[in-house]
Amino acid sequence: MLSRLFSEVLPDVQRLAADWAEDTENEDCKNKDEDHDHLDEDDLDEPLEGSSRAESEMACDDDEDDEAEEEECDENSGDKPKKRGPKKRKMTAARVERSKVRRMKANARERTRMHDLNSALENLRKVVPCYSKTQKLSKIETLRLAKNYIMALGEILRNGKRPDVVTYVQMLCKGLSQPTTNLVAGCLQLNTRNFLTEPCSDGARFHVPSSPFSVHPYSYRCSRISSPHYQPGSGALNVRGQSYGSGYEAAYPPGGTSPDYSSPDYEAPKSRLKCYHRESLAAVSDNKIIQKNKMETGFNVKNVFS
DNA sequence: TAGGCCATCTGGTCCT
DNA sequence: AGGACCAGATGGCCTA
Repeated sequence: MLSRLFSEVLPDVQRLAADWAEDTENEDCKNKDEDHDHLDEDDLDEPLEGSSRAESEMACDDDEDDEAEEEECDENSGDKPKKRGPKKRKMTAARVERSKVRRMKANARERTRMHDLNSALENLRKVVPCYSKTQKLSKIETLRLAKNYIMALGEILRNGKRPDVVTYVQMLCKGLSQPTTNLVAGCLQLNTRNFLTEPCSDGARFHVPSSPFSVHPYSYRCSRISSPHYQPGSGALNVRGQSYGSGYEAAYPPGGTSPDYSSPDYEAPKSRLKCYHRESLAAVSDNKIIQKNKMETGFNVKNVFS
């Protein structure tokens, strides 16, 4: 199973990771080049005058009924040089009205497009670590975290073993803002004890999901979720010093079956940090443990939990 | 109050 | 011609 998965998935992930690493390395250079190219294109393609296609569209549609009124807007400019490009027409009331309708339709389409984009982004939020309905990652942070997450998964597949939590957190948080770093690190640090000590129920040292996106690699099954000591209200604070809202999913849902995070229909449960031992939760409020975590992880735990 | 994030509008460009 | 995509501008909301 493991070897089959590796043989099937590893090449793709490796290629993806390599591409991303390359992109990351060259990001600045590329951006500069693109900007430069864009400027060059603009310089080359820029019409002599600002008669764009949109303007010409605006000016030249609805031929039939306005044919009689057609005349050049600037033909009598006298000593001024003649402008190139399509000749403008007078904006009659009908034309203005049609233009407004067209603009409204374009606005509606643009709204729909952005809603679709946001919907896709929301689906992406659900498959990266630390999904929360109540405190959403920003768009840019979601994209960054998703990229890091894929890179981390690729790294795990490449090495064939589970890295330590510090490395994992560092991989995930690379390039993220401080608040998001706190959030992610906080989520994952809470799971440190499970991570370090509790193997998967099947005995494997490192549980490989059937799909790279079907489970977070550090979200292990937890048999103690049903413990009477489990207190969902206690524990983690977010970066704003508030208790984590319901829905943070840094942990693997109990029950043995993993949710299909990749499904757009998947809706993360609202329970918070389900998979933590009571001791783990209590440890969060224990300054000594926090200091220990700080030493272990290298993260500023004060920032993480305050 | 400044800064971050977001939704929306808008005009430009490209594609079918 | 019309739609998709993009980026800039703008204003609202929220938080530190």
